[in-house]
Amino acid sequence: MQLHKRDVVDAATTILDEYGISDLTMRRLARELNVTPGALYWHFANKQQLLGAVADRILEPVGEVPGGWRDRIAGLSGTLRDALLSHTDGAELVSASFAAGQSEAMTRIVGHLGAAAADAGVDPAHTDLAARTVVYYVLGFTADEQSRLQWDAAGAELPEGQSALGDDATARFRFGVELLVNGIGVAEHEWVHGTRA
Amino acid sequence: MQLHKRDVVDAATTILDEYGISDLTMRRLARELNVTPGALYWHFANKQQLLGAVADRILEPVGEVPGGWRDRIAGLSGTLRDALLSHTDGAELVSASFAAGQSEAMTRIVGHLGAAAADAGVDPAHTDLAARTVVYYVLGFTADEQSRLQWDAAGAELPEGQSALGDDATARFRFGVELLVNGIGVAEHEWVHGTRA
DNA sequence: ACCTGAACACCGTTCAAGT
DNA sequence: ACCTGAACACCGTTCAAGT
Repeated sequence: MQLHKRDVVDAATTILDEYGISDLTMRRLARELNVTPGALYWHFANKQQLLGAVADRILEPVGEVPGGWRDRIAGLSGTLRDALLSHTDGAELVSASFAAGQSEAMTRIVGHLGAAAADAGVDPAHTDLAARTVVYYVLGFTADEQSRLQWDAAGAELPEGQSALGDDATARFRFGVELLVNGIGVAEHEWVHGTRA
Repeated sequence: MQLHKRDVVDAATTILDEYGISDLTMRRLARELNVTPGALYWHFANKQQLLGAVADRILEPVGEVPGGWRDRIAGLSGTLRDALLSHTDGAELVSASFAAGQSEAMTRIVGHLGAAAADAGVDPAHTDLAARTVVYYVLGFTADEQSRLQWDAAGAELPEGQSALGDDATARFRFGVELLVNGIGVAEHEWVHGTRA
């Protein structure tokens, strides 16, 4: 039977979840699909493009959220982190695809964050930068968190009894989001109180 | 004559600057040093560790800066960006080494930023997070900037006359730093004005 | 249109053996 | 102590040729 883009992305996601990004190779993927490596190049121009499609699959559950600009930024950040944590090496893969400009979903998310920044009163020339700053934070924080998480999971299932102390990663994550939201919010305060030089 | 760690890092930095990170392979590096690939493994445990040493070399010029906490964060961010832009794919290489926890220099820089955040009145439990948030931004922004810069340089030396319009990257970079500094500064305001819930 | 076979030009890492 | 030789187990990508 014929190979479709969907099947390829399905199989790629399965390899990612079960074995991680270092095992997600074109040859391994072809083997899993019972085709020759060359077959993949009929459907995708190169590996980067295929990884971009996997990134978009990972980001599918991240949609627009309702509410004021603060809630929208916090909500998007939270669901983005959740989506990344739902797949092995998710943060690393999406980071790479974002940097390579291969994720349409990421472009969409940056757009939503930019709109929220605009509502916050950020100068139109800088809304995209504010949005990307939030994305850099979420990707960086989550990649860190995930690598520690996966290292712990591999090393030992709770070596000593002290693994629940100090690692409320979610609370720490939210603190960082709050910091960013506050920074974005200063633009608003400045218009209201006229503190701008 | 004997091979020393310094020589290896020197040669690696030269390859990086002249051909980019994708040409910085163990085999290529060995060839340039007139040794067998295996020789490198006497001096470095693996490629990640070697790249960490290159990252530390790149970050050598990034030192502590004087002044109040706002100036220290802005100063460190600026000199960090400058250091990354001084080497081909510098941001990408340092990002990877930072994520892999292989750069001592990066740990030092995060320490300085954390100290500045503490001076800003950030809760001691969150100074490291505030510091890392700044680092995520600088690495993300600069990697983006550098990839565009290098793409433009490769494609054509000014295809049309419009290349100086809208790309004052430094001004944009500073805006993002200001956003972060403002977010960190809100902690201070809250103590002063007692706005905290 | 879609895929195979086979090649091209590489990788990182290990390790017995040499000096 | 430091390095070579040689192997192991892979990579991504291309492309004539087949169906």
